[in-house]
Amino acid sequence: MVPRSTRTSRHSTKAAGLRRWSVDMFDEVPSKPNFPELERAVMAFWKEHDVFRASLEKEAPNGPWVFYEGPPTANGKPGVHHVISRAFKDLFPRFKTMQGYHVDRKGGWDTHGLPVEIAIEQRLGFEDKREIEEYGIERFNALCRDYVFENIQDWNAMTERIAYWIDLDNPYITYDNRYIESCWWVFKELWTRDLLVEDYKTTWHSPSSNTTLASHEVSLGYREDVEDPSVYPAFPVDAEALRAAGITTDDTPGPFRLLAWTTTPWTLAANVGLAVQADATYALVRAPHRRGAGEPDTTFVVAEALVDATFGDDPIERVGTTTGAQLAGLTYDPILRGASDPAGAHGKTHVVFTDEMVSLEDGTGIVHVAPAYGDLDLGRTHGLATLFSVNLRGEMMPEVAPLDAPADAPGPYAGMWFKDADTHIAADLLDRGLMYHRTTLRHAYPFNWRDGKPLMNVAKKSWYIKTTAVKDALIENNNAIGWVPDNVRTGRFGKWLENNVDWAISRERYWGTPLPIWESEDGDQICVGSVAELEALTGRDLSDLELHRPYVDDLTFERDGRTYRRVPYTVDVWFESGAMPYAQYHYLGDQSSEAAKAAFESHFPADYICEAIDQTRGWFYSLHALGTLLTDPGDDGRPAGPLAHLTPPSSAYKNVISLGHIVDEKGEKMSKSKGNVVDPWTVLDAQGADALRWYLYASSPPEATKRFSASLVEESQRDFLMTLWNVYGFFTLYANLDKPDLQAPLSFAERPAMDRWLVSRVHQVTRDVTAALERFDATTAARSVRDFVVDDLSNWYVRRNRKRFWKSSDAADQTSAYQALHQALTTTASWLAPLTPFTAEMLYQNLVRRADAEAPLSVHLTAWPEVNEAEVDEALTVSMRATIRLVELGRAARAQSGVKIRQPLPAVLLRARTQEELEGVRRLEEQVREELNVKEVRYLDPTDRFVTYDVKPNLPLLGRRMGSQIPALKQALAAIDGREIAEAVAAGEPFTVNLPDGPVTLEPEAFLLQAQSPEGYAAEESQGYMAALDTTVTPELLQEGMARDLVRALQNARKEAGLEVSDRIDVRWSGGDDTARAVVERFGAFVADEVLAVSFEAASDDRMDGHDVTVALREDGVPLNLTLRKVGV
RNA sequence: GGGCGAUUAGCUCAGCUGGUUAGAGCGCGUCGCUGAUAACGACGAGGUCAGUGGUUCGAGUCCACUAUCGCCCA
Repeated sequence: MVPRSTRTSRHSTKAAGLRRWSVDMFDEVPSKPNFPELERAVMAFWKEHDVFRASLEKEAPNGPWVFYEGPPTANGKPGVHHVISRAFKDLFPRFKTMQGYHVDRKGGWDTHGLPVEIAIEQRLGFEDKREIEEYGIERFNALCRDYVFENIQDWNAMTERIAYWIDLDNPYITYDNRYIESCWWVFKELWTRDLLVEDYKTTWHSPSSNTTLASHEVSLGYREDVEDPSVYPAFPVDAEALRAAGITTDDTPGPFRLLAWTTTPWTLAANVGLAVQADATYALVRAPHRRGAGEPDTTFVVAEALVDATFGDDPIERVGTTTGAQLAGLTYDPILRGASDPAGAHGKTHVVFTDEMVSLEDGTGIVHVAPAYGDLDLGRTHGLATLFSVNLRGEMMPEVAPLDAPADAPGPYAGMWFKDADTHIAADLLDRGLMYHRTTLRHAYPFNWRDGKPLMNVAKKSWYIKTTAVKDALIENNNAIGWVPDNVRTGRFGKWLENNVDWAISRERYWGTPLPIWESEDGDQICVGSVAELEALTGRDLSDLELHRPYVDDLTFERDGRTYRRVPYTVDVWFESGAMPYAQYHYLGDQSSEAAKAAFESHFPADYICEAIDQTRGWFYSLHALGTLLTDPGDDGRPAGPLAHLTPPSSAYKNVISLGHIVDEKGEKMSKSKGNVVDPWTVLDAQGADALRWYLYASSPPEATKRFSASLVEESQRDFLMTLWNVYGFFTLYANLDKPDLQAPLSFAERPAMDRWLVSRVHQVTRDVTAALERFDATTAARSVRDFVVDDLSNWYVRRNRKRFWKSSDAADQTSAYQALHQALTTTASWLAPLTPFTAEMLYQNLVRRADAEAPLSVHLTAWPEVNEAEVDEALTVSMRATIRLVELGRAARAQSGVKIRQPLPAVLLRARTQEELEGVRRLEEQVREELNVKEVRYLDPTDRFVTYDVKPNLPLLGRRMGSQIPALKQALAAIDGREIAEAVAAGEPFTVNLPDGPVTLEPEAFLLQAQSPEGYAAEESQGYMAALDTTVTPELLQEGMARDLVRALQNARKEAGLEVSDRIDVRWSGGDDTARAVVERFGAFVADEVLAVSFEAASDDRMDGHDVTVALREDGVPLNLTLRKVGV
């Protein structure tokens, strides 16, 4: 494994020339490390040797592996939620680099957009975007440009501190001219293929500031419990038409009204259609023409389900029914006159049609449709005309008037604020018998978050990218993406793609990429794809042109006698970031420089990206959509995209991790306003970067919402990093004393089973970690490392093998132990390199580099560990697992018996699940003997007479086969003497059970045997395993137990006396009773050996100066006085 | 209002295609062990696996509905 195995292979011929490790082989490891300080030293080391660059320059036999940085905005201070995405972004490029790939990591910054503008507006005290124009776009944009890097220092510091290796010296910046020019190139490519079009779009428009609000601004301004009108306009419909449609008969009394419902009376003049549900029943109801007006005199059409809700206490009479489908196609009379479409578009007016979106939950089941004000798609789907009633300033248009008003005079509402007009319109319609009822309701409605004025849902001209043209490809390319978590592909992202609508990309803003479309007075449009093109059109040298407003706005040109001016829009920032694969290298298709072309082509598509889940419809989408559009092979009606010749149809990325959000300790979202944002530095300065990274990887799957607190980080640090650190410290402490030969060739097969087990585990974990990281599963990788280090390495291997390190009797055995532990630690360092790069480096520098100056400079320049299958022993793993399980049960049995561990016992009786397991345990029984402190290990044969058995059916095996017979089988088995079955099972023979339905013969595997605790033993059993202790304490064993008490007391005394672990001592004893003397006499040599005493003698009269300790070996005995002294003092 | 996800011990999380007694770590209590120990081991308290209904011999796991929370969209 790296670094071991690569070194042995690399240096095998000059092994003799290797520097012998001597004196202090390793730097001393502090037992109470200050991680932040140690990490800063590692940072300095990396910086000094430019290790990041070296990792990019090292050999990459596997070629490029592509990572895209999703650009953050450096305007605010980075928080913990920025750390998590950067930690995950960093992990996989490091891993792939170690695997021999070249992973360029170009940094990037998002610089444009509304949040930036809003921040500057607030600084300037603006409340309306008109103030920006008065202030001057040039000055305003200059402020924006400075603002976006206001906190760049904090970002860079955080990035470096958490060891996010990314090229920040040469990042892409979205406001850069070259970046913008690449965006223009993309636009031109789309335009040429008719994928960039202008059309109406429903927007939330703020009439008070005459601008469209971005969706998040709209959500900012939602208010609950807003009181609005709730009105029931009654549209007259011709009796003859109803009769012709078979809805009424000659006898049905009129007049007839289609009764609709709305909360926006100001849109009624824009009504062009009424929508009904096709399969719903509609009732014809006689009712007063107006709520409370007396006797029924009008026939209304209303959804049957809503009759009661609609008419309240009014006297009504049902005079017929019909269906939505029958109503469809009827025409009716408008109730107000509206303004026609200035663009001259036309379509159907005042028709009834069916649509799925009609709900029967509220209203009348007949929906008033005004395409200009919110129902654009509906209108388009059904071929309706568009009428208008209010202008963009929120003023009623003069055209709006009663039908009988003169056409050439302004209407009665002209110039009225649209919300004020509501009342007047409703009152007039009520008077004219064109409205059945007016009341109010409370609901949620959006307002301008700055001035509190209501918004209007308005259709506006907007530029679209026709993503719907490649909808199938969007879905298909998504299916090829590796999503973490997997369900996003078909879930959140897949659903989003299935409901794909064209991408509206124009914005009425200032600080952004200008939309490169120039328009003549008569509506001719030209899309410009590069600065060179613009130079050709204008005939000017534009090399110094700043590609922002207002400079590009000032550029006009003449063509065919017409003057072209740029349209006033900027571009959706998601478009810009989605264009980063092209723009980061200033790719311009055929017009690219050779360097740009090469850079782009070797970096598309990305192998890996990572951002938080909220990017699903943001960056994940924009990258995907542009990648799909540009690699689109085209079809009959659509030319191929410019990248189609380079690559098969593809998204811009192959794998993506979509992270959950970080919330505070209470599970609440972190936000500046709540003041619960955790500053990452509080954790970085206390626990350190690795502790934080480790917590983020290991605590929960990446997609989970993570509760965050410093104490959770600290807990995971104690659990894992400190445990690793202790093992590391243990190794260096003793290695510096023993100076083991870590290069000595050992025959694997001849090494102790414990060492073979550990080495085998190292390979297995390498396999697991590699597989996990290759499927982008950081959590499983981290947890595999954690389980290995804490359970296998620390709490089993080191625990069981301590003595081999500090009190060796066999040099070869000790060398093997040191090599095994060294290999485990150095390989752990390799696994950790992508996860916790600092700790990995610390271990590597000390354990590898300290001894081998020819080893690569940094762990991050080493190769990822390879699995040596020859050293994998699955059977040994199984045996050890069973052994550990049995030891655990034995410890529980010990505790239950009340006989302390220091007291040796004669025997433990073991039972495992299978004979193979038991054989495996037999080969490792020394571990059991030592750990449980017993003299003998015995094994239970299934036929042992004094054991009784519970027998249960093996359900996973029998369940499907026997089905409903299972309860009967359970019952039958409970009634049979388990021993009979046990004997059959032991003999490998089938056994026949009698069931009510007849006898059933079952193979041995069909039974699960559980040995009951034998009488007279302290036994624990679980899941087929059992450990039973013979608790007979003979006088001899009692003495031995006392000897161990003595050892323990002396070890304690050594510690208290402040001796080093390697110090030898002299020990004198005095006092004690007969029992004590007998123990000393019999076990003196054993005790002396255990405590590194060179002498252990009765005290002479002249007492030795030293450390005194008194031990009572039995409660009522005379205490033994002991004195110890370091030899040679 | 729609979509997606979550809900298992006081806290943080495991629990594979349904299968035998629902686990781990932290925290708490008791006992034990210890010359790697900011440790470790055993035991205990702590769970109606969010709720209801269904499928099944058998449901934490599958299905339906409900509740609460989060994200996205409206």
